[in-house]
Amino acid sequence: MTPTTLPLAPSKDVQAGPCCAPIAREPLTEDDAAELAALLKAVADPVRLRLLSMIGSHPGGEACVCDLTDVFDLTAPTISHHLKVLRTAGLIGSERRGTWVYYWIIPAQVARLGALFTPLTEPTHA
Amino acid sequence: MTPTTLPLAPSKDVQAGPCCAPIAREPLTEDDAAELAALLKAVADPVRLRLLSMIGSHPGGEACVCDLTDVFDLTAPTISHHLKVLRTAGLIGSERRGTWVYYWIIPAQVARLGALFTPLTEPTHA
DNA sequence: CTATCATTTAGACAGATATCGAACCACCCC
DNA sequence: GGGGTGGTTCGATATCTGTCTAAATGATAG
Repeated sequence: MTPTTLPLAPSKDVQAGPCCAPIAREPLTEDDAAELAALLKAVADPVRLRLLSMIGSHPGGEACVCDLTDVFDLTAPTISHHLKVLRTAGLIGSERRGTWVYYWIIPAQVARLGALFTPLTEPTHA
Repeated sequence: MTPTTLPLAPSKDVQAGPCCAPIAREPLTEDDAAELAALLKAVADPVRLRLLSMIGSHPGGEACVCDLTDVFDLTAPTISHHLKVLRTAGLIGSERRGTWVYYWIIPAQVARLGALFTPLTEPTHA
């Protein structure tokens, strides 16, 4: 067999200590995988990713739909559809206040995504 | 679906402290969003999520294809397809050693996903 | 050379997804 | 109340995606 020395050695020291993100620590069950995949699908779209970041970074932590629509070359129904996907996934909340509808990020759900892929030690830190 | 229920917490003080994951700190550019969405799409599938976790949690940090196929009710070409998607996204590497082909996780790319959604401070906490 | 493991290709098909236009609903203002 | 504006929902369509079968290819061990 003469293993040609393990090919790993990614020159990253990520696997020192506690080792690895949760996704790499133990096999996901079928159910967990299905649920997480649904959550990930909600963010696996350029428009929704931008919507999420625009909402999150908007002054006050929330954004009116009217702030969002103009940025995209998409019709209002399409934006509405994407917002609904994010809301259904539990990533954002919404409320109508008078004429306008406001959206905000639900940090716990976003953090859930992060935790999946983030090593227990320090993340990027640059 | 009318948003009849008010959000439990006032949406305005959701951000206390250093605030937020990168995704919520500033609006993503169109290009960044497209690139990240492509990466996310690679993991936004139950089978690929399980493959990733099975590879990552396998003893030695790598898994032979033969270890993976039996777990799923899928044909070999389909598994091969999913592995290719993960490899193309840069999330896993592969090498043939003798008869078998081995796969391993590329931690840096996985961590990139995590960093997107992970707050600089504490993660979800529950 | 033959058998095995894995990938690739091609074609096919069902289901999901992104998008649009039009209809609809909720609210404010006169 | 009536009218206008902001958003959502509905219905239709075109594309994308996951999966299969079947067959071909490549690489390796015996």
